[in-house]
Amino acid sequence: MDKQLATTIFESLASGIRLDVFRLLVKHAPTGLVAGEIATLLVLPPTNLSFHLKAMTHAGLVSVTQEGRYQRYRANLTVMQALIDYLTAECCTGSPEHCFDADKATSCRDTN
Amino acid sequence: MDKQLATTIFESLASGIRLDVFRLLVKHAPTGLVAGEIATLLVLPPTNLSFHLKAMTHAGLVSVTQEGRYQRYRANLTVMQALIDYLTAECCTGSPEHCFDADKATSCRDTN
DNA sequence: TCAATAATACAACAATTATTGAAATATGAA
DNA sequence: TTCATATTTCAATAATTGTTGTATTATTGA
Repeated sequence: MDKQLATTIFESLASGIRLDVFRLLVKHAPTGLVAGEIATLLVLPPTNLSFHLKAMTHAGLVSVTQEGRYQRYRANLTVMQALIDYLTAECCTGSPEHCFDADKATSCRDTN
Repeated sequence: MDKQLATTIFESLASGIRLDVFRLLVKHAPTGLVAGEIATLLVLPPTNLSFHLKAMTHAGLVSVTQEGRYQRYRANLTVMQALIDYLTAECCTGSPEHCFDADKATSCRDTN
């Protein structure tokens, strides 16, 4: 995970709509949802949802597969895990003791 | 950590400059740096840095204390940890097995 | 007190991102 | 083939965010 990718993912999460979409997809993992279902559940105009899904797909936060005329979106949980690892590494650098308690410090060291 | 706060923090991290500032402050934890040092190290006009520091302070990602005519900024590591916990919870919901390997799954369950 | 320094606030402008409706593309069903 | 449905693309516009120079506030040291 480099800085450029991290920034792109943070941009993806820095919108209430996109955060809602992601959480919805996590809730429906690993099945995912097709675009229309997301639009209905979140009460969004299809064009607007499409705009946000495109950004999230570009960031790698979600992946999409075609099912006939539907597009099924899934949360990309490994990317989220990589982001958490990146943040953990950022957070640990210099002063792990200020960020983690004892039992968590082990996994913290693992990421560096 | 509610959605609103998470979004605000993600906004804070969704800029190369602000991410640089945060990483720099983590590197200099727990001492922190005064604004002028940050501006010099990152080669930024003071007004621009001030703009970004204000956003980060508002998000709670950094804290600031006055030292005479200097303003010392420090990374707020507990907020970063809370963000990591939030993401972990988001990521785990519904399908921890797709996100974590066995030994990490323990701390995953802890956050729910 | 006065001059110099540190930092922020303000204002103007540039650049980016978000939203919406209409049109286009593509698939499935009649 | 023709119609209806699902989704995206495009274009116009709205809204937000970022950058810069100047002015202001506050503090230190002479």
